[in-house]
Amino acid sequence: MKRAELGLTDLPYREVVRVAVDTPQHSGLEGLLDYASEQALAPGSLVRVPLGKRELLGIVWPGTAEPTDGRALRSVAAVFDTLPPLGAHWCRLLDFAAGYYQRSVGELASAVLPPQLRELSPAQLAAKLRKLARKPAPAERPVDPVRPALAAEQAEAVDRIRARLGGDDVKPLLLFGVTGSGKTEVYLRAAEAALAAGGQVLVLVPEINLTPQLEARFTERFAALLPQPLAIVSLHSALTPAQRVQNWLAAHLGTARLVLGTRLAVFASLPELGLIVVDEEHDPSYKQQDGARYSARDLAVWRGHDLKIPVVLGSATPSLESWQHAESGRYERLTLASRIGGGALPRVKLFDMKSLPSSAGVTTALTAPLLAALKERLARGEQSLVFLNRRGYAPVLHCGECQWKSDCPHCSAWRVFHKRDRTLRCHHCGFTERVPRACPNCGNVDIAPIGRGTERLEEQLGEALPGARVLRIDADSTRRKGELETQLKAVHDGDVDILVGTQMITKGHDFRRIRFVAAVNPDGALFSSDFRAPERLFALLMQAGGRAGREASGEGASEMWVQTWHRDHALYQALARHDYVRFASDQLAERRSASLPPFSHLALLRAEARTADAAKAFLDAAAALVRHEHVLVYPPVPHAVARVADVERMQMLVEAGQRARLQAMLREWVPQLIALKREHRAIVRWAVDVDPLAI
DNA sequence: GATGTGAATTAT
DNA sequence: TAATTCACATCC
Repeated sequence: MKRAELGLTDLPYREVVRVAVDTPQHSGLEGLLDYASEQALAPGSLVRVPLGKRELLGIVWPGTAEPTDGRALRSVAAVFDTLPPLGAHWCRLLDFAAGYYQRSVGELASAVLPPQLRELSPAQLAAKLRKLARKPAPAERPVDPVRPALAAEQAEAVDRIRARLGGDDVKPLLLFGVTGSGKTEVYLRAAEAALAAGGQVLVLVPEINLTPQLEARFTERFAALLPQPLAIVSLHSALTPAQRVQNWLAAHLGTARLVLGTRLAVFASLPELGLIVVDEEHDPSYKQQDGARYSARDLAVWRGHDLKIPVVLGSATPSLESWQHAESGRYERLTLASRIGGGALPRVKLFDMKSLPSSAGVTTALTAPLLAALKERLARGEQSLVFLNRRGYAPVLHCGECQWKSDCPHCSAWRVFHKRDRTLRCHHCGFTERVPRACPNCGNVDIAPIGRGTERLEEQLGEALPGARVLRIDADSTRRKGELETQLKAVHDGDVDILVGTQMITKGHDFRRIRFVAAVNPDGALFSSDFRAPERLFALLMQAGGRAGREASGEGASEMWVQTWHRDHALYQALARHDYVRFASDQLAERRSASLPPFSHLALLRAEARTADAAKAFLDAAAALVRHEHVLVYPPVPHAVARVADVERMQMLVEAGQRARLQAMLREWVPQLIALKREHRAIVRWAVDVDPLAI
């Protein structure tokens, strides 16, 4: 093939540029490739470059190109010269995140830029930019909103955040406020101050479901202050590709002053960023669980530090990492201890399952006293919420004759019985079959569901309380677009008496009419092998409880009912007193003595293969490479669900006392692992998870 | 990961 | 003899 066809140039080119392109980790390329260019290109410029037979989006990267060792360079194919280059801060963010989470810059960049941007030609992008500039302003000027008066604690918090704007003091702020204490109003006032100072504001939320209501709140408040089109935009993966590019561009160009989004929004290009808010900072959703496994909360803190701008982390139940930082003085703590309007937190009733008569035999989730409590609320016309973190009708079917259970042929897990559509469904690989009429093993017709999920709870509630209007909200009931909104509206309108649901309903939604919340079977997480399980359970129950009685009116206190076999457990005792501080200090003491995070730093090497032996052999070989004295490598263990879709999963934990030591080790290790995989003929897929959440 | 190469294996 | 599979090398 001729050199010209390959894109090789015989012309004397003036410049050599270093370009970040999406080269997968396992390719062995480092993601920064050198290209010839006729003109000098500013770092951060978007370009299209040839790679093999393909042409990819690339970003001109800061730093100098390597000597070419006599090889001819291919030329940059096109330059997006109508787009301002990505800023130095954004490039630093990507450099840091790529290094910290052990991915190439190019791979990370292509994962966090709007997907459609990768497909566009410079001419198409230029057209989009022209369209953006022509967006008409709204016809009438919105009225100035009424701002509620601040409680003393809120005012104090706002003052402290405001004092940081434009300052050099880069301490992150931990806004520790019980549900209903008015954290959102603090965000709004802090945003107002940052906007007035000419900064852009980034607000992160854990879930896509929560963006519409928060966006509505911010739009209502700032529509008058920011009447320009696209001054307030959201950024999350449920947007259409075109919306996502448009909103991303608006942020990048500085048109958008307020950007609201999920974890991927932490990578938004915001040239005038002045404030970051991370709402519900403890939420596990901030950790990306595949590809580049970044923590959006931690990267938000990094951005704040790099730019010397305030970062506000808000939560009623902060992550123990953040809480420890507040204790040690690395973060400044702002406390909102009381609910606005003086509403009381729900009274917590720990119902002892051991107090039930044992003659009943099979235990039921709907105990008689719980039903009585629900009836009482029903009679008073109050709404109740029953929380069970397990969807489906029953987690497993069982044959009493031959002991057959509805296991998944492809996974080491049970298939869940879904009664509505008469199926057995594996929640791990999706394998679905019609539920058999008789035991597939011995033909016995007497096969029975064991345990219960939300679907069964919904059914039993309907039977036990015939007059009650029961609604279930979980991932199954909201599969179709718009269904969640419809169902939430029914709850808000008072068309529902009893709401049944998974953790989906515990997050954020402001159910003003609910006065009674019951957690039917939360014990499972108490004795989990995952050291973070208690932290998650506590946050979940506090959040569920927070759904009750946000409106402080009328007689009869709101109540949270927790059914447990371990009512003396410290977690429940702290929950009963709404005592997060006590819970956190207990947990931190345990973590310290076991040298677990935040008192140590972890990474997880995950390996997947057709056989467990192959995965284990890879991990053993990987462990043998480690020479670092200050890094502890644990033996490989199977994943909690060892086999999914006929793939065996093993993992190996790596621990170090200091972050820097772990990072130094990973920097050497990961390139060795790439080489190791080439030696290993067996098909092993692997990934490093830095700061893993679930182990 | 995407793409291309050559050789080995299988189908017709 | 064509078609398909697969091991493996390269990508700036």
